[in-house]
Amino acid sequence: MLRLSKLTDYATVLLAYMAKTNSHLHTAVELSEATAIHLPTVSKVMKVLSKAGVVYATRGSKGGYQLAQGPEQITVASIIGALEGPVAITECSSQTHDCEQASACEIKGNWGVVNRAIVNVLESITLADMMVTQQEYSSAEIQVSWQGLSR
Amino acid sequence: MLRLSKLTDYATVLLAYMAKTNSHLHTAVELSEATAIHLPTVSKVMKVLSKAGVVYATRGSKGGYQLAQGPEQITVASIIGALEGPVAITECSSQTHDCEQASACEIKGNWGVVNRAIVNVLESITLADMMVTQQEYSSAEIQVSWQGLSR
DNA sequence: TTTATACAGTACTAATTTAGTCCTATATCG
DNA sequence: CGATATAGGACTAAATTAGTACTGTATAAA
Repeated sequence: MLRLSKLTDYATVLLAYMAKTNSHLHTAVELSEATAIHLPTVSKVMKVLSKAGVVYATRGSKGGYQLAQGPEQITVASIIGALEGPVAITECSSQTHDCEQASACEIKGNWGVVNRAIVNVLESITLADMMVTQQEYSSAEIQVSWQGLSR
Repeated sequence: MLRLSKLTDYATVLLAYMAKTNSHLHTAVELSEATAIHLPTVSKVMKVLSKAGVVYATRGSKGGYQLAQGPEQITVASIIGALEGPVAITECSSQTHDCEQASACEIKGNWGVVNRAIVNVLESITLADMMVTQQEYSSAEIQVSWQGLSR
């Protein structure tokens, strides 16, 4: 679990296709046909990506979508952020509200550290990284270190 | 989003309480009273943690739960794994099934890199780390680096 | 200026997932 | 044997997500 929504997954597929064929504007119909994602869903996803500024939209005849930045500049964090809002693995990690558990919940806020670590990872991986084929991945490396407390 | 279930959150609260008072076996009733989490819910969570081997359970009179390892050995990944199964941010990241998107989905498997990076983070943070109070956190540091491809 | 094209916004329904509760079974101590 | 405590499973209700549809707005070309 710790799962992303399907819409976020669709978004990466759509954006990856756009990145590969960057020469022209892509209509929702074209994207739907190219990715086999139903048109209403493509439309829903692209609207959200457009609102978030991940893609530019042009209306009217000859209109369509294009990437707002190069694939190297579009981070996984920004894609997730567009579709699902800020990453917050627990209610505590995001909200300013008072926890009902009150005094009993001494973990309060400590998920924040985990959350921040995950956000760091998501901000360091780009659409370009995700487009690399699986074989090439065998040589990819990720290093994560949690330094603990400097006490 | 990218949210954990409430049960996972409860689990950390319960485990943190157990870690602080490690001298004796904790019954579900005691844990419920100490954490203000309803007894049926405590019971549900502890059963799962026990099955996963995060805690030991002793039945019968004088029975109860105790941590299976020290707080420094219990990783956030193992807690999440117990309650929610293996971390898999998308269906593709875990399943062996064939994707319906088939050829169109060239992103297939590439979430795996993101997934692995997140698992690394979760395995590097322990229950002990999470128990530190918030103030002390200001001095905590996490470093994450994504090295990209070595081509 | 009208028509066709294409995105924008919003609302609604169905499906899925999660949370919470309860009941019965099994193990252990005294 | 009886009291205590966990194990396992089933069930209901709530919340979230997915998918669809409808109406509005902008643009280009005839």
